[in-house]
Amino acid sequence: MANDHCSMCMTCKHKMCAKRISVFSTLLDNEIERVSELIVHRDFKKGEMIIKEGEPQDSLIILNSGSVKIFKYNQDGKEQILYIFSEGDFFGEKNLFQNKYATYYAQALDDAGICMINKNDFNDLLTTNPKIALKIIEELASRLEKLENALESMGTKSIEARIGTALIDLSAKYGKRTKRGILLELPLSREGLASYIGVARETVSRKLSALADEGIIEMTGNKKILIIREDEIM
Amino acid sequence: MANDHCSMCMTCKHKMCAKRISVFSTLLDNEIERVSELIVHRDFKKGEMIIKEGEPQDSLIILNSGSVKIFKYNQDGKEQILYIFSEGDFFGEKNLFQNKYATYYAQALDDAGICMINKNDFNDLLTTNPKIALKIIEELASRLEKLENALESMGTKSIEARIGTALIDLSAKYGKRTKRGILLELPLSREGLASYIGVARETVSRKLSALADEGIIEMTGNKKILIIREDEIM
DNA sequence: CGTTCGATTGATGTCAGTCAACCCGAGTGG
DNA sequence: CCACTCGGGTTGACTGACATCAATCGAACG
Repeated sequence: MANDHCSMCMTCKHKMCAKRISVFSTLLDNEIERVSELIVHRDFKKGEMIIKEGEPQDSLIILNSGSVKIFKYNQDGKEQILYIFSEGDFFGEKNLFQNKYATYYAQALDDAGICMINKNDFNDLLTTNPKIALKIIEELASRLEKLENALESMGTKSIEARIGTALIDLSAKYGKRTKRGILLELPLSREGLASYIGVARETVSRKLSALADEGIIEMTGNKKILIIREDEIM
Repeated sequence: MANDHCSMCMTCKHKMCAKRISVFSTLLDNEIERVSELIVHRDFKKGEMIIKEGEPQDSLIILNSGSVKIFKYNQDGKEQILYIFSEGDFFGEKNLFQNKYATYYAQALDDAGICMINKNDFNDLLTTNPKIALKIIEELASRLEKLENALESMGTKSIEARIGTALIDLSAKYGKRTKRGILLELPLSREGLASYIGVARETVSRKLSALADEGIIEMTGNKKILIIREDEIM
């Protein structure tokens, strides 16, 4: 019975993983169970690379715990962060259809647990459960909209506004509402923030200080920012 | 019989529209016909707005002929172009699922014919034809990849490189391969190019002149650019 | 031939990047 | 317990690139 117990554990761990992600939220319990059997679980330590640009990749990856940054390097070796993902987010969906190779790097920002589901298995799932496809389209569309907004910021907004937008953005996942404003626990260093926004790290320092001087934010410790006046930040 | 003839024409016009777009490419002829019946056709003159940010919008729009620019305004009234679409492209897909209002402007760059398909009709179509969903996911994923690359450029690449990337990008749709290189017929003015790339229009002029001096491109008339050495442009 | 609109060119100002110094807290080791 | 180091963060001075403003050009069109 030891074996049974063990497999139960495994299954339960996986089931949680599948239930957590909104893509599967329309499925019935027995369907979730079927999905769970297709899932492989892996753990990564803080700083470990989950995928590397150019490496073969043919699984959808669902983030079960922890945070992950998705980024690319440019010619000069400078990095540009595209997304910060946390619990319940998925990535690698491009590789399910077209690319055989990863188009970016994914690195664990802290200890992270992921669930992987194989390309073919997932495609089967899609054709038998059209609702999953709808969910994915929805998620992709919302990511597109986010990127569109980011692009608009990049092209036309001032650096100050871009930093503000980034802070608000991160608040959605890493912020807690308090009486005095949103308390944001940054998952990134200044360096990281800089390459998320696409500026030099010194500039981030300067602008954050400026925002603090104006009383719009308050910095308590390097990675904690209290956003006092949300509306004035963007 | 005059009526019959007329409706035949209409149907045939619509069918072309549906056949043209890759999203429907997996459908059988009789299915295409069903789709055709759901489609409404409209024509726009050069410069006309097809959709405006903030206005209610609940149709998928397929571009049948002509070119369309998708853009947003920022606070200062500067515009940022997000996409240049041409024959066979579709847009407005976000509104089929979540937003009830358009998140950007769409303007005809020249006389354009579009096909519209209603939200509910389209959703029905999706659930009965899961393959369409797959096609859409594919298309959205590739748009995401494009935007990701654009964002990377914006954040880290030099202006010169970004102009180069934009030219190559536009070449895919508006360029013709010749013996001497790619002949690109720009659908945009300098102003337009500038807001596509996210710089001042004078800067575009200067950089293009510089590229011409180096012999990398050749300008013949304001809207014709011959890209001689593709590899050196980015 | 004049008008108009887009494109180019030139002069100037500004802002973010770069380089460098310095600060500060956390380890580390004597 | 203190000195030292190390990494991340901040601050200042300088530079260079792009935006801005302004003048000019030039092609299209009446």
